[in-house]
Amino acid sequence: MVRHDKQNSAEAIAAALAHAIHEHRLAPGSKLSEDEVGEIFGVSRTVVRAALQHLAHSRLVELRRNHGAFVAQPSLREAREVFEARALLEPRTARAAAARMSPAEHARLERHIQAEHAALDQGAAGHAVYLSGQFHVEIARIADQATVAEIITQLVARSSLVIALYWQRRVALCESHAHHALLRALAAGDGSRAEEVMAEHLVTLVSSLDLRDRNAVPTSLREALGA
Amino acid sequence: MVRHDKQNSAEAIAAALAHAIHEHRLAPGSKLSEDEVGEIFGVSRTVVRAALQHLAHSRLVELRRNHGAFVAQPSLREAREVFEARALLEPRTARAAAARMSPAEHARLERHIQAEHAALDQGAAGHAVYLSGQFHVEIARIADQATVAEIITQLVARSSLVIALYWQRRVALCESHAHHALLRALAAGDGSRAEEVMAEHLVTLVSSLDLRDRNAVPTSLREALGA
DNA sequence: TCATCCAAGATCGTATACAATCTCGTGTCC
DNA sequence: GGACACGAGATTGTATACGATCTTGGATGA
Repeated sequence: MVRHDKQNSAEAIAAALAHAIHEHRLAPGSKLSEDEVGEIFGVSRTVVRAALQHLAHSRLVELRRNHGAFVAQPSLREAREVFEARALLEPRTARAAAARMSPAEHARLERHIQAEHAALDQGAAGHAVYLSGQFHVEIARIADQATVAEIITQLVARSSLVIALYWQRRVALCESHAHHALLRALAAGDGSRAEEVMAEHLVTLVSSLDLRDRNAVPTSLREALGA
Repeated sequence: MVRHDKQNSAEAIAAALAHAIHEHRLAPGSKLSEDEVGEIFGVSRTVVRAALQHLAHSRLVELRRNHGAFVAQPSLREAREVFEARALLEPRTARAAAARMSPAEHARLERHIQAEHAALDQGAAGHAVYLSGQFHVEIARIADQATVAEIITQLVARSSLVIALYWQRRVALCESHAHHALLRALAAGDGSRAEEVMAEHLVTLVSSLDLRDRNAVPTSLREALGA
């Protein structure tokens, strides 16, 4: 974790932590001690606190007063809501993207999909999940809607936590097909089709999660035993 | 500004500042010096910084390195994007709200509209703008979508800044009619109508702003002269 | 007179110190 | 033996101190 820009270190630390969470290297519920994080990055708690507050605002970590920061554990309800919000935003954003996509952007998305495949082949599942999310963010950027793109960025990050918690192992990671279909529709400038494919893709994604109303996943032994 | 809970003071300060911005008591571009704010609220800069960072994350204030915090001044482009994002989210949220609204919530919205009228009659235009925004937030809450409601809360706050910057004085504040129509549709449980009214209402709102591509509103003399 | 440079002041960026709060183990009392 | 209370340790919450960076005003020279 070499990162000694010394410029905007708080932001850099937040980004590094977010990336680790995104790639499932930091599991939901993990404790993020200020001292520990500060030592790792070589800065004082002041900077770490700023980074953690930033992440808390994005709902990637949860701050408990006098208890510290923990990687967030979205509830079932929150999990559903995140995808419902995405279902409101992304299909029509994909439609807008179809009307604007340039050849350069097409190539960029193409490379993105290839990277996803490569990550999967190498067994880097976490990285594949990250890239898969970034694909959605890229589409929002192509739509040239910075504000919506920001919101989607945040929702995608939270989705990554949801996937870490509620993914059903028995369902295969079949997203590459959907992303390919999306790319085709975008390349053809077919906004209606892009909107439709995106909507369907999100439904498929949700249905591959186990969001039934079982008891919540236990945070720790203590919470599991109902303290 | 008496506010000495001493519990979560950073959050309280952020809320107080956000409210002042929302009601147009703090104009876009105003400087928020850490020392000054800290003195007003009786806390150290540490706490003020946390509050300002929170507001920066919500895009209500802009942090310039080594220059301090300023009430944000959304660009024309950002102004348009905020309302485009709202147009994606709010109509379908209103539809969901229509399917769920209880009598108690109906009464609550009714009182809300009355408060808006009262504020306008008393010439408290800032407060009226605030209440008008909260009406939208309430609808998202009724839809029982906490995540979407949060996003809308943020977009509404930013809208308030946009209104402060781009409102055309010559257009009357004719929102009460739209809000009444919305309430009727919601009360009747007519989701389609609620969705339609909300979409139209947002279009009307945008068209009452002056978002033509004139030169950006000057931030300061320096920026106005192209430094 | 004008441009340039430099120093003083102001403001933010970060580190450190201390206070407040919580956790958890230990001891005591019933 | 079990329950309760208390205190040591650990962790976060806040204040303060110092360093870095930017602005501003005046002095200096051509």
